Amino acid sequence: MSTHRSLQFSLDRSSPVPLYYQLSQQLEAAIEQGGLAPGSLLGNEIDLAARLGLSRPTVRQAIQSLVDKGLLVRRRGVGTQVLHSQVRRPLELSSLYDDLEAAGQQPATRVLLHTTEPASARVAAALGVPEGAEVVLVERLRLAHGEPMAHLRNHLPVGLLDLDGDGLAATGLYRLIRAAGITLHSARQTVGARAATAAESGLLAEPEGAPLLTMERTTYDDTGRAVEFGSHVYRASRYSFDFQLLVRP
Amino acid sequence: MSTHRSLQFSLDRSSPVPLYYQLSQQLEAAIEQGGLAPGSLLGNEIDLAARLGLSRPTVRQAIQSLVDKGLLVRRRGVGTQVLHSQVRRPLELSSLYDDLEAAGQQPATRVLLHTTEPASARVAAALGVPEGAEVVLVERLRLAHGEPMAHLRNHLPVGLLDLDGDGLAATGLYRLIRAAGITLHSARQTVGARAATAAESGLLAEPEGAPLLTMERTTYDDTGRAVEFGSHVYRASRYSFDFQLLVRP
DNA sequence: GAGTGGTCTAGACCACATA
DNA sequence: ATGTGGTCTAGACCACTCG
Repeated sequence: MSTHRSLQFSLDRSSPVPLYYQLSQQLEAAIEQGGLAPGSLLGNEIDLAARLGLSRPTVRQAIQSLVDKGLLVRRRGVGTQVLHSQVRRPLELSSLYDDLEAAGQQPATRVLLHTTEPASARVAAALGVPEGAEVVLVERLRLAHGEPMAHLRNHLPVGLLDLDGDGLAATGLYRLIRAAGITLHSARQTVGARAATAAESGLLAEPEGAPLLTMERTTYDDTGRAVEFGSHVYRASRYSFDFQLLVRP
Repeated sequence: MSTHRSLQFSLDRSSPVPLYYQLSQQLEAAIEQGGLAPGSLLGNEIDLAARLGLSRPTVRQAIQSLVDKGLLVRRRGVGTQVLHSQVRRPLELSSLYDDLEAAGQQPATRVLLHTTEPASARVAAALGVPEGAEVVLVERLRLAHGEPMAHLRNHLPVGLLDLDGDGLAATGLYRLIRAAGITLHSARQTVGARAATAAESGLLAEPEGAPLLTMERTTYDDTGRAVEFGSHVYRASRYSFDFQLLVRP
């Protein structure tokens, strides 16, 4: 017995958008908007394929992408079930700027420093360049609603992209990197905490010794080349990291 | 022109292990052990399939699983390339206990509290139970090399599993949950920082006001049911979160 | 133009869960 | 016993990259 025979999907075979993607988008929309109730079964793949005039592998590909997103669960012998919804915020490699903007926090950036310097041992190791080689250094203060939120310190290999001060002030670093045609692939992150130094307390308007959240991140492009190494400090009173993660099956 | 014609793979069709999985495991091993050099091309899928006596979809499935793991990159018109390796530590829903054990840190647990109490508004919201309903509360102190590392406070729905004190002292909570036949699916996490309270400073052997890392986590099983809500505090001087994340393509 | 991955088809048989 | 997803095949055509 299958469910949801009544759901309508419209597939456009003349569209350049793949059929499995059209279907997964419409399934996702149906889940988000409640057309497919949490806990309900999706109906078996063979019927669904027949009803849509698609082959089973194509339907499976659509379903699989939603399983990977954590929206559906498949059980052999049982069926495909809509997961009882939780907040869906996958862990993404987003920039603080975009996060703040999406939250309506009116982000702004003050560029404190934009120069080159010889790579320290740690920066050199992260970026995969020789120690002492010239690397770009950018230091920024990130504000939200005019209040300081974080102190951002980034090192980049020289020649990777042309950073201009206006771009840095107007948007996030990741957007500039992507705009330069670089495909980001992965990042290594370390999140910790420590007490604010005197200098940081002045920059971030926190008392000296106040707890700060720290993040170090090395970002790689799809050739495995290190693109950026960041050492960031956030006001713990104003910011926390918030994300969802899925268990690898 | 394809590369790596010489690589040997042995597939066992009589094994219950799927062929695509046998292949992906052997490919991964070849990558890890350097048999497939970073940056090198894998050779096209059709030849590989023919050479192995498999169909192309099966070979694609094997390759895709490694792309999802971040080990390979596919480019249309170019080929499949081994990524220049970085540390491979995907973000997993692992327990602190397992992490410490894997790092050779000799973890230990002191169970401070194991009882039930009425759910506060926040706990009730996280677990999806009515406010004031009885929930299990477990408080533990986690040690490494005999030194306190973290204070762990977990709430669970009653009746979900039978926690016994011995199990809690001997291993991590997640292992007990999985051992009870529960399939973990996802978690929502918030990581922040704050200053140690007087009580925490005593428990964790940190000065009062010292920076602490905090994590709140709600874990869900594969039916979408909340299984556990944790409020944990880590000594920032001793611990940081460390993970890798992949960009969603 | 040649070579690559991306998509799609129409079947088949198997393993597992449930009644 | 039935129904489900899991795996696998042997093709096909298309879109993209690069020389």
